[in-house]
Amino acid sequence: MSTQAETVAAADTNLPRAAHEAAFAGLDIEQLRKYVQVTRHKVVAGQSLYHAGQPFTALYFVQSGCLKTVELAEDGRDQVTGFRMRGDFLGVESIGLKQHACSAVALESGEVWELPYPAMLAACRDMPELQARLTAALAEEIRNDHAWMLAIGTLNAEQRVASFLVDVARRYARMGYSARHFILRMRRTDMANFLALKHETVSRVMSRLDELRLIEVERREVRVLNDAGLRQLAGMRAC
Amino acid sequence: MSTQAETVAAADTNLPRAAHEAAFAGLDIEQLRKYVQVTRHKVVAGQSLYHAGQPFTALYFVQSGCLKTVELAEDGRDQVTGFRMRGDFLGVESIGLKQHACSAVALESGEVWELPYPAMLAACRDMPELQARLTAALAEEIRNDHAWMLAIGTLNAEQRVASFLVDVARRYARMGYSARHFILRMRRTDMANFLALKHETVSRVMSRLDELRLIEVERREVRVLNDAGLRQLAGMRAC
DNA sequence: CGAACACTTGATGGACTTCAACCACGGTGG
DNA sequence: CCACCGTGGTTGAAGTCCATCAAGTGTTCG
Repeated sequence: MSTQAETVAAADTNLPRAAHEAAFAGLDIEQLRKYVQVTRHKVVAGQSLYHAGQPFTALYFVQSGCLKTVELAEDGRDQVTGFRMRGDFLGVESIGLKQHACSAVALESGEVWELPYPAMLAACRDMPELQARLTAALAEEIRNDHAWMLAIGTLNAEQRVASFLVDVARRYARMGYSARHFILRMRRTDMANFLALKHETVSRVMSRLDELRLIEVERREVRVLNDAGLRQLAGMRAC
Repeated sequence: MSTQAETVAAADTNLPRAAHEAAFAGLDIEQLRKYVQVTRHKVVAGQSLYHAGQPFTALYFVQSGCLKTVELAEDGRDQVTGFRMRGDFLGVESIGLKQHACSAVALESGEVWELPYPAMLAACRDMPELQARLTAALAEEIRNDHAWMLAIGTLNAEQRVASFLVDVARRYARMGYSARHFILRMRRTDMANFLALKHETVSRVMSRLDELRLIEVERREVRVLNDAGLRQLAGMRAC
């Protein structure tokens, strides 16, 4: 098995497990179990974890796989608001509501933990770290959204795609996978929707980034050839 | 003095005070004072309440006036992420960080309450409703951001501006002002930046909405002539 | 009163969308 | 086994919406 740092993330390869295996958002999962009935759910590609309008009863914690969250309007317009992977919470945006505000759809098969919300609330009273971790997850989601707004509002198509790829690489690196070589989990259409573009535009831009030798693209497989160049195009200081 | 429902919101007119005056986010302000040293701050137009990078020490609660939150990149790109008015919290997006993630700038003079964060945390332990209210504010901010993403990602310039005006009207109505006649608190540039457009485009669209007799515009003064029409254009079912 | 700022309106160009055709891949079943 | 089809992805040509550049008006404030 290759080293963790160079493992290419894929549903059917050996996964780096590391400290994450037993950890739950940096908290003691055993302690949590005393308060919360944690249910493990398998999800398969295309399946939705919850739909907008369904009763909100639980938060979810992604253990493996990748899901998209989708905001949708009555008239059919829809917007991908984010992609969630291992270590991410799902459903926090519906806290305080009776019903889910958006939908969550699996892009590949994986596993999520269901955390009944009332029990979580009770657990928070006795576990300040849990409360802090949940609040931090909410605040981080807001910061992510604001970063996205900045990108969409100020960057052109090429910069948006570059910036998206840099972000994906960073997230894979955090999970112990390679930041240089990865498989995108979403279709061009989902990327495009998320970036407020059309899938043809994303496709064209990806080809152009390939021509520029910043990356190497083969459908969903991406290899980063010039990390600094990609970051610079993304409008970020090389860091 | 006119009835509350028809009061035009303006800094120098009589304000409807109603239940809001003594209330703090629907909570007992006197109880909060036992835990938290609440400081009242006057802000004047153009002044910034905090800057990105400054130490995060407190949340703020807007008592009067209007502020914009601005996300900014190292290279000078900036994005208005929202407008805050009476009853809104400020600074929640920086929870969990040492430093503020964005800046808050006053668009007109007003008053905000400073709520030292460590004390707020302590107060939350003894006041579950405060905890719930804060978490709800965070979740609501996320839903607002997602709604914005949906708008920016799926609507054209005309629809975005219409949808913005409908939202402004709704917020004024909630505060007890008229939803039919109001004064915008921000410059065209701020609106445009928020809507991911240029100020010339916003200006043109406003004129066009005027031509269509959906609204009547005179610089920052807006009168809604055809509410249903405006909502329909905004891509919402008339509600 | 004049200067700076905010807003409006026009003319032109460009970036992205739209429409369309085509290719690659993966599964299914004859 | 491979023909067949559906889905996802790529690429080209034409069109549109918004940005850009530019000029002019109105308002505010020192």
